[in-house]
Amino acid sequence: MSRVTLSQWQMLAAVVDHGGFSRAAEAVHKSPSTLNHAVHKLEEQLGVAVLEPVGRQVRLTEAGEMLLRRARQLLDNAASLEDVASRLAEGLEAEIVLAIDQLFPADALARALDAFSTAFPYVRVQLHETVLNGGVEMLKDGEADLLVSGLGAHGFLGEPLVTVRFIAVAHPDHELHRLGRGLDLRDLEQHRQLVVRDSAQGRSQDSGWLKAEQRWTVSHLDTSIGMLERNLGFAWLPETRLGDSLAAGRLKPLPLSAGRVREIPLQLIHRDQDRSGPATRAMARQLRDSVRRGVGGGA
Amino acid sequence: MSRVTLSQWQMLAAVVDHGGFSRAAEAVHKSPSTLNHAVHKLEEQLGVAVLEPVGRQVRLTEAGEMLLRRARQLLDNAASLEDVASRLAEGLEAEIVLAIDQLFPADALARALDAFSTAFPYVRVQLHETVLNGGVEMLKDGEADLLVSGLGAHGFLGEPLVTVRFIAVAHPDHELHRLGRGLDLRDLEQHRQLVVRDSAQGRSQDSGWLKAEQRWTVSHLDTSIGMLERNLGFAWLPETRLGDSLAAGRLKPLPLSAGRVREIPLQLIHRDQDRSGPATRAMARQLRDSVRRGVGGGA
DNA sequence: GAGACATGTTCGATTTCCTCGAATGTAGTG
DNA sequence: CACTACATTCGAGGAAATCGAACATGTCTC
Repeated sequence: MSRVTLSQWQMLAAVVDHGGFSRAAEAVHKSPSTLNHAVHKLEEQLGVAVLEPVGRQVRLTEAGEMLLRRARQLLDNAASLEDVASRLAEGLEAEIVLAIDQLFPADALARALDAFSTAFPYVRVQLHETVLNGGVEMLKDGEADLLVSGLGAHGFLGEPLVTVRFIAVAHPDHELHRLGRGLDLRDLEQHRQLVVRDSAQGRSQDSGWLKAEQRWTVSHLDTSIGMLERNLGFAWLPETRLGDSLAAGRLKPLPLSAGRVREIPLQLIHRDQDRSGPATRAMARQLRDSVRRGVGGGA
Repeated sequence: MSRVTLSQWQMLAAVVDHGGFSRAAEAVHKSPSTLNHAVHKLEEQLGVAVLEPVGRQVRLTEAGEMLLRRARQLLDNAASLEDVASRLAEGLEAEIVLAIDQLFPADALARALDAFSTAFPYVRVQLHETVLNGGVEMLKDGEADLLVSGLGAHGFLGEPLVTVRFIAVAHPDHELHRLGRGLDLRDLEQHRQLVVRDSAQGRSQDSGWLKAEQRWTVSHLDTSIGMLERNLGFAWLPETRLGDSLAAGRLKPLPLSAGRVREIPLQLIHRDQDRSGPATRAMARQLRDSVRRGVGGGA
């Protein structure tokens, strides 16, 4: 099993690129005989002639041309690999873990992840879509590097990120709409409310601020929307998640006479602001930017 | 500029795969200290720890996991590269040059090329769509490895490949159709015939067997069809190229009272049957197979 | 066409660095 | 507390890369 060295391919490439052994030798800071030796050994190992003499020069053979083309890719990959390693050496994380509350606008999250992945293509992202204490728990247990949540975490410093506006919605045919009048909180208590389950393992706390008599609890906000569109109740939901459903008339805001909109400020919290690596910082920046752009352009 | 060797990555992979230095050492037929040295040098060169001690074993660090994943791809690519070289060493051509007469059914050619490219993904194909002596000329000048042509080449041995059936066609509104009767050759002579130009550089010879008074010569058969569909003349064309046009009614066979169909046997000719490499032979086989399948399935 | 030049090639000496076995250290195990 | 199994360190040996010098071969110039 003969093994050709990367530097052998490299030297072959140098000879071809610089047009000859002597010129290449200068460029690579080696002696011409070294290059000659390396290339000939390569040819011997492969059993294929890659260079052929033409006059007092050498040229690639047909086979050599083909092999070198692929070898260059190999060299690029190797260089890229070491480049990744060097960034890792500078403290770049191999993986970052995000705990993002489901309240956070999905399109802003998508934009942030997209921008991040182009800037840091080799950093894996673990995204946890959390609810309430679920995210806080992950942060406190050291399982998440970055948290976006509506709840503050004691002992952690957060910065305000974006404020999510909540509205109460239901299917257009829902009984609350059929009343045909302004509603107050007591009206809502009479009907089934859909709330999202706290994703924390330990002590958990319910989403939704109203003590509805009937209450269904689901794990994901999208599930909740799906059930609303099937007219299975009403719910308080972030405006940003309702764009399509409202526009298409599948859902309709409830006509509350007061307190129609509730606002929850989301915070961006680092596990350890000072010790966080460049990828975590970049992701935090992307999250900030994406909500800013989202406010400026979309809403 | 530190350069990590392929074998260093290889040794790291071995250590990880076999779960430890000593086990890996046996598998790779090296001493444990060799592996240790190689891995530690790698870590030093990259400035990143890839293995971490856990108990009396070692495990990949997060960074190591990420780097090794990419390194494995690199190793695969390197192995693949040498594999290609070994086939080249066995006589596999880096490139084959085909001279295929335009009469050859396009779908059969496409099938053959497709099958060939999966079997020999690294062999480049140069396809020349020739006419009459053009292909023969390429063969005799040593520019083509394989020829498919209706003309024989003196001094070369050919094998019958497929017989192409020619019919005379014109636009449905063409004057020849308006006559509303069986036609003989003298009728055809009165109208403009489209012929395809011989692609030979040297002595060339016209396609089309009739001495029409008016004659337009084009370079490609498809051009001819396009002009026919614009009712610019009539032409003798291979049946297989007319499928769509006839079915859609854009062209219509001329009602010749005799000699309605002309048949031209195409031959498959090697430049040098004995010295041809495996790729050329395989391509020849694919061409044979594809016309056989074409007859069985299509027509 | 003869010399000068530039280039690839071969050869032997030198040095680098890869490889190995023995010794050492350390964490689990009875 | 010995014992095992493993990683690790060290120094010696050797294989292989590197180099400079001599050689061969082709082009260019006069």
